Amino acid sequence: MINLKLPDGSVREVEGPIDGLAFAGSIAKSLAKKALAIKIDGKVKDLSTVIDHDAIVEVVTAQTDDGLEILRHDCAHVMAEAVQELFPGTQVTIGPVIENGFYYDFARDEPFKAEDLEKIEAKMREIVDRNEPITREVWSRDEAIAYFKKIGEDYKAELIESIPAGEEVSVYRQGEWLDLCRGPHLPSTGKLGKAFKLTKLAGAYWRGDSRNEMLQRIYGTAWANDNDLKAYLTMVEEAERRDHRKIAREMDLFHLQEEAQGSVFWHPKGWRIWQALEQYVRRRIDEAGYVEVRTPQLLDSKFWEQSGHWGKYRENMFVVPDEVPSTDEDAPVLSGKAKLMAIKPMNCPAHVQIFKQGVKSYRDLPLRMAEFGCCHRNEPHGALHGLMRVRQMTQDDAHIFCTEDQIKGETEAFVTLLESVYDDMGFTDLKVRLALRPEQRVGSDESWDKAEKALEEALNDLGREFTLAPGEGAFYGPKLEFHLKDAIGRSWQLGTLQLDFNLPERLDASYIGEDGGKHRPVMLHRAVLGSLERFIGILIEHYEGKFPLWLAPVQAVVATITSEADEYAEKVAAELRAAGLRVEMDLRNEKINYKVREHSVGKVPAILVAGKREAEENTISVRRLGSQQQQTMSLADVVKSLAEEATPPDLR
RNA sequence: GCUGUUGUAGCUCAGUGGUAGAGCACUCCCUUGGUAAGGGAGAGGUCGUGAGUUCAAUCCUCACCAACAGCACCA
Repeated sequence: MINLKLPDGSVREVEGPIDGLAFAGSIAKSLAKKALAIKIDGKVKDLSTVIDHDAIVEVVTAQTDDGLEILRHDCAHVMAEAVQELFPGTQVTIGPVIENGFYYDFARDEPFKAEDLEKIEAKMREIVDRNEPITREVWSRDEAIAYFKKIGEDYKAELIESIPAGEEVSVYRQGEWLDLCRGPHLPSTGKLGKAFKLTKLAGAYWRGDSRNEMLQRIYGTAWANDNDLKAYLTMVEEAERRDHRKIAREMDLFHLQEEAQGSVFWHPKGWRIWQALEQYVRRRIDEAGYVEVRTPQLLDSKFWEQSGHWGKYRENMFVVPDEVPSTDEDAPVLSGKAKLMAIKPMNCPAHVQIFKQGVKSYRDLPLRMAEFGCCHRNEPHGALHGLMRVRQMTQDDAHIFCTEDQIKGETEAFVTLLESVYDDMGFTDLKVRLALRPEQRVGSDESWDKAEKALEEALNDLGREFTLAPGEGAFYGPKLEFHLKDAIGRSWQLGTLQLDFNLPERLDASYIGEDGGKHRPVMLHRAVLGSLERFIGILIEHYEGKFPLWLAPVQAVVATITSEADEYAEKVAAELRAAGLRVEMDLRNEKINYKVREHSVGKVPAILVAGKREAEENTISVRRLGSQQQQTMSLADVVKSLAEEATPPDLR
């Protein structure tokens, strides 16, 4: 007798060993039909797995996350089979499940074309209709290597070669097709269904290393049923409408152009958002005990050599020779012999220079030095992306010089400040990562131990959830990263806190301690918004351009119905401006329908309509963005309520 | 930087081996209209750049540049 406990807590007795499918059938025939796999003691296994001991058992269907994952994994396999059937000679490599779908990387000399995706999809449907049985086999490692080498699957053979000698590997046979895979898998291709779609085609390096050859990656999405697939595709379409580059054009916020690639031309309306945000952060850090400074753009390259950036990041810096360019038409503009300066890619060495002016005492610590520092980084062309990845960026940067004892307190204060700021923006699904020592780094292992521990402790004390990211720290210290996703699900790092025991040493910063001796301060590099450019990009997508009043570039438009109300509209606008609101007037010779439409499309939060009636009664008709209705209110009330609503969250 | 795709009016996009078209936006005229596009007229393009093939190239070929997607990178 075997006792099997179900997720609902009930226990079923079965007579002897039973496989997953039979077990599902013993509960309900319909369940056997829907069963994709079986979860035994928390581990998902093939449906053919025999259960021979007491266990907690769950039948996995497409309605669960586990089931969807199997479905997507199988979809990748079916796609690989389809590709190899259609394009003989194509090698398979890896095909994992990702959020909402899967991909598979192929090696093939000729590139896949967009039209090929349809052909592959059609072939995939064919394979599903064939309902090929999928069976698991266990091979020895060496047997597997020999087999895949023989059939010309060099990448697969290489993958298996990295498995320790003597181990066994599992191979799944899917009809005629065969792939190395850990599994689990569906019992047959028919179970996959047809709620899948191949979405995009792209290059990807073999084993994620840019020194390796480039493979061709096909992305796809797969769901339990057609409705889910359709819902997902609709969601993606809607998300694309939130793209900050698109909304920025519609709202006239900024533009980018070839002649300054990666650097932003902020238009008046975009700059208003920037200003509202910068001034907000300035108030917040002021309150949190920071001092603001301003440091040079162009610095002698020796600072970057000392800081360690010159060696690792020189190729991403803009370097400028310190010489007078030649005015001789025939001579080269630059001699190539001059001393080099660099446009700063970060503010830290400059801040250390301020710290080093005069003698600092332990009484001066913690010293929180902030700068809305404009930095330039020569980012690779392929990395540039709207506001999210630019070459000229401004960070709400600060360096906290403190003692080791103060690290934890400062970290906690920073995280609290950051969360409060994000909260004011309405961001909720913040992901925190603790990035640990990379291979290439400076500083002793002891100082890294200390630094990593300090950050981890601070997070634990705050009770914050975070994930560890081994190997992803900065070269001078571990860092906390605060990530948010953009409209189409790409994750971006915004805020960060980096612990640094090294730079003060390298740039020789010191303070006099209580004991009268010289000590090294610790530096915390930190930014709440990260780059203002990126943060605004995320804000635009987050709000879909419909900013809360305090951030909206144009807070209200006064639109007239007839020219007889022009004078009154001027008065309304003047009163709103006097109350500190950003107001525009629309006195054009257009119908009110036209004006309402245009300002709605332009995402103006409040349209204030003035006609003859309003002018006579000293009222205004208010139509808020997103509403079909309007409300006539006295001018005084409108001014008061809009001014209140437009107050930044920290001043309320 | 790598792979692929794209590049035609300010924007969104048609189109052709014989020097280009629509809608919106823009300008002017008519219209003063009560909450998501009133009507009419006009102006606007070296078809990304350079070279090649051709009697003739926006279209074909090559190179370059840029944008987009993904990968790699992100102090």
